[in-house]
Amino acid sequence: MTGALDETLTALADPTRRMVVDLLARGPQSAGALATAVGSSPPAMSRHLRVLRRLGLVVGRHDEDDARLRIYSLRPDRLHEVRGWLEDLEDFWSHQLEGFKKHLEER
Amino acid sequence: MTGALDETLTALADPTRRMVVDLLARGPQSAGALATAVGSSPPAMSRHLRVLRRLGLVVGRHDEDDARLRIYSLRPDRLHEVRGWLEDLEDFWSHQLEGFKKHLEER
DNA sequence: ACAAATATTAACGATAACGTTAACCAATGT
DNA sequence: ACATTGGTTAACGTTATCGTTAATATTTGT
Repeated sequence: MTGALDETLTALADPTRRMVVDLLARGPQSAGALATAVGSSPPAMSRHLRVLRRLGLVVGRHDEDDARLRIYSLRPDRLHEVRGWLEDLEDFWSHQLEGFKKHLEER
Repeated sequence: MTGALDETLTALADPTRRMVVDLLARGPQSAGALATAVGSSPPAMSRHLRVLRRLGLVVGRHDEDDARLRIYSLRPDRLHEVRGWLEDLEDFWSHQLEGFKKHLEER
């Protein structure tokens, strides 16, 4: 569905959320660690994580040793979706360039 | 600069603007043609094009035959930038997977 | 010169996003 | 039991975004 891309890109448009994604790409972290890492208040971080969770960009599990901690991990599916869209675009772009090249050759 | 990604993703988060980008990837078009193609009013389309222009995603030139028409074309530089960011992310992701794999092997 | 077409800008209102403070819940530790 | 820690939710105000209608160039055609 095309709606998924909308929301994914909206999620990634926010600088704080993109920082979170960057951090989680390097490995899972707790919500609090993410908050301090990006300099955000716990409530604000929780909101951002809820957005990312709703869109399927991250998952949050309870830590086995300390169930208070909620460990978040990245799920790359949506990111692949965005990259796929970009690659499709660039395919069309290259075709457009070929047409332009052919147009020049015909003069 | 990291600020460029912010604005580019914000621009692409809007469904109408993403339709415009999709259309322009297939070839240049006038502002009016884009408006009717996506079912948007001329002022709304003009606003969207101004956003895309400001961020360097498109360029608008005057048509040679009819100077009233403003022909817009796609500039793929910013899109490449987004794709580069995604690819970097996926690189980190794959390293994370390798680490996890190694972790499993050690048990 | 005048009218129509193309596109942009201005001003307005409605809607949604974001952060902050306060309140709340669940789990841990003493 | 009680206080503390980690995280989320609620309520509030601020700010930004988007679309619409009206007004403003600029170019084309008669």
